[in-house]
Amino acid sequence: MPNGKRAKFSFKYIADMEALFNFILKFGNLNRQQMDFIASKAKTLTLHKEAYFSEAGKIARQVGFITEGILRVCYYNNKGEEITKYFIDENNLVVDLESFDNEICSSAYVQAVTDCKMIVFSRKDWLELLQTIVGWDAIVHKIISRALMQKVERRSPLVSEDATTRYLKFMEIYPSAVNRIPLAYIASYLGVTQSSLSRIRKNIR
Amino acid sequence: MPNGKRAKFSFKYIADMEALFNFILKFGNLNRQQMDFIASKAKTLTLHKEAYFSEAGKIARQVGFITEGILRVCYYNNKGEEITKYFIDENNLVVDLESFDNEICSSAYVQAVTDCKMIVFSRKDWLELLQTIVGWDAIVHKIISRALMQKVERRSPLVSEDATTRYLKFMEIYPSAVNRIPLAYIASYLGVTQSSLSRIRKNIR
DNA sequence: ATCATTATTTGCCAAATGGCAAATGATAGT
DNA sequence: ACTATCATTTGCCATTTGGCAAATAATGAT
Repeated sequence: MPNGKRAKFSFKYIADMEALFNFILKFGNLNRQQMDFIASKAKTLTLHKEAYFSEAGKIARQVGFITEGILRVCYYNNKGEEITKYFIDENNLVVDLESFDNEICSSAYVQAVTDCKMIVFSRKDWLELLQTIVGWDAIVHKIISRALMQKVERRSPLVSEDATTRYLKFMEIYPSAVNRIPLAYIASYLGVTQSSLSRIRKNIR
Repeated sequence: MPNGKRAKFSFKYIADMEALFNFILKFGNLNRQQMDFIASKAKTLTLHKEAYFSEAGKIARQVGFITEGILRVCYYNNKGEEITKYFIDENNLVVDLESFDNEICSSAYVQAVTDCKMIVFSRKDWLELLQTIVGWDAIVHKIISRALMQKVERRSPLVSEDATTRYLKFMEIYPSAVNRIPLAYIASYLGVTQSSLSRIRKNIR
């Protein structure tokens, strides 16, 4: 890709792309040409607080990378309660895997908790990257495996702890996010009521 | 591989290998030659109840496939309580991923809950399979991704439910295992005390 | 700045779960 | 069949958490 093409990136956009490649290159190597090809498929997306990145009942059609902000994945359990399954913050990939891979309707919402800036790839472009870039699939596999293991390791221990310990663990994992996420979402993530969480917060200080 | 080589398999062993390939072939295709090569690397392993498949503080050196029995993965939390993270039953792959992949000491035990029959591959053989069989890595990746997603989907919902609902969900997922797993292990998996679980069982009938 | 709306905190009491110890039941080895 | 050992159940009471409603605080729109 000719250098000229770079000219149309805004300064901020270049910084975002850099964050994306910093992330990707932790999982494998790419040459300049491959990176440029990936960059050529990238689009930016701004999500306002509470907007959906993907929705239950619909097919996930894009892969995203968060450069700014926090998303959450949530669903409704059979009592009709809205449950936050997990949060995803800056410098992480976001994709509703099951839905995106198999082109089936999702059962979860992916929603912006705060205003978000993202880099996104359409399904078509993403598949093209997979077919074109040798080794890209291996990198993607590693990224996804790591993310899945992280989800297991983060959520699973909550089951066996009392409410206060759950909150303390939450703060360890998302220290910079605690103050940007509404109490109600954290409560549902931790499996406690809002009022309990409010009391826990009071007792901790 | 010549047919003759098959002759040394016991009848039961062939049935086990068939179970293994039934499992594998759900995730991708292999030709006869590839399957024979895989089979040539397979060993059987019998684990008695409470024996360890892999241990915390050690490096996981094999990949297993359970043909009979139930394993559990457990660890000790910072209160010294033994927590069962999950159960793995018949016709599933068992590997302590983090430890096996990166050759680092594990922080979890993988232990037989009942007497188990397994098919196992040494680290060396497993890597050889990955290098030799085209497409094997893709199959393995699918198997592992699915297993990880399953772990998330099974354990995560427990956080937001009360003890009785947790147990009902557990029974849905492991209907055939409920009666083979000691109450204490189930209790620690669900994050409730043994006595509470005992009372829950009484109340359900 | 003011109001309307939403988020969080608090009080009160009920329900669920834990902690501990004893009783009962199940199992394996001799 | 008989212990010894381990697993499960049960009773009693303390603690934690939930449910509901009202009070207070924070936020956003005008």
